[in-house]
Amino acid sequence: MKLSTKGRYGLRALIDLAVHSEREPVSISSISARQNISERYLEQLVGKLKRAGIVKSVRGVQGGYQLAKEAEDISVGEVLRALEGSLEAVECPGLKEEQGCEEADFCVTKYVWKRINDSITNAVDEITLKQLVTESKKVNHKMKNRNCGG
Amino acid sequence: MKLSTKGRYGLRALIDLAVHSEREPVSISSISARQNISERYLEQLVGKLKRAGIVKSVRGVQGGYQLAKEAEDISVGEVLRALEGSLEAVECPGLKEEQGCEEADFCVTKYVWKRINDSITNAVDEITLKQLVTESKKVNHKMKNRNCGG
DNA sequence: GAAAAATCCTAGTAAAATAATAGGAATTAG
DNA sequence: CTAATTCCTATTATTTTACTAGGATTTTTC
Repeated sequence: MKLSTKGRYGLRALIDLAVHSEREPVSISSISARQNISERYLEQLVGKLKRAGIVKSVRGVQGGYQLAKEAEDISVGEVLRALEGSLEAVECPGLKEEQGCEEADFCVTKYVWKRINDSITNAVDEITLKQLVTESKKVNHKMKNRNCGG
Repeated sequence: MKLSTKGRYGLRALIDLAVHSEREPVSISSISARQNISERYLEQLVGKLKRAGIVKSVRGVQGGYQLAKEAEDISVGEVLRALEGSLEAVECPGLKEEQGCEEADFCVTKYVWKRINDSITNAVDEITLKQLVTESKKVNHKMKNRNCGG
């Protein structure tokens, strides 16, 4: 029941990227240096963000990445799902009305799984990248950007 | 970010146990037969519930398990934590006031991790075993106890 | 008191998932 | 042309999960 390094590093990296790419694209190597995450691993994580339409890339010398849309239009949920795949703590076919497992009507635990899943979804979907960037800038008046929890 | 079979099977097993142990203790082998979970694996899961003070055991022939307290006094959170260990999606030292990692004051992602953790905790702690047992009995008027999602 | 039904305890192991590492092709500014 | 960069895919080491297994202990029943 843990968020993997994909989600933890990836969100950190994206905040760093958002903060530093306002004027020009920011490279994997510079995020790697600031955040102390392997370049090669970061490449994969940012690749997922790109495929999800959260960041866009510029290839070649002085290339790098920038947000593909406004930070206020990017939810943390969207980011974590891009990085981790589904955030559902339990994937129970009975939770999806259309199909449903044969036993769904008689399944009691599904109410628990649904509440857990919904609570996670609500929590992450109501935070925007913009909020984190704003918070990050506040904090960076005091110190270079650092993060814990991954 | 998935709940493991420990939590999924274990909660199913505990509901089954609660429903069937009102008069006399219920054995691992009977839960195993009804829920179609390996006896040997169930043994381990129920052992965790016992060590957590959720169920109590009676050894020897005609022995088995019963709830150690009222079903309404057992929260799903307590059960899942006994089975899975901490339910925190991210274990960040910065979230625990006392110690905190050196960088906690400058850590932006911790707000996200805290909200995810709190939302999971709230969701599971407000459901009681009693509610699930009641629901289960309703459903079992129609059919033998069955469960999905694990 | 022997047999059977049960819990209890610990160790081992196969499979899956995670967390990287690695190699190299393609693109583009200077 | 060269260097800096993204892009794509494979491989591998480590960790975690999900069991399986063996056998000791307790207690009822005959």
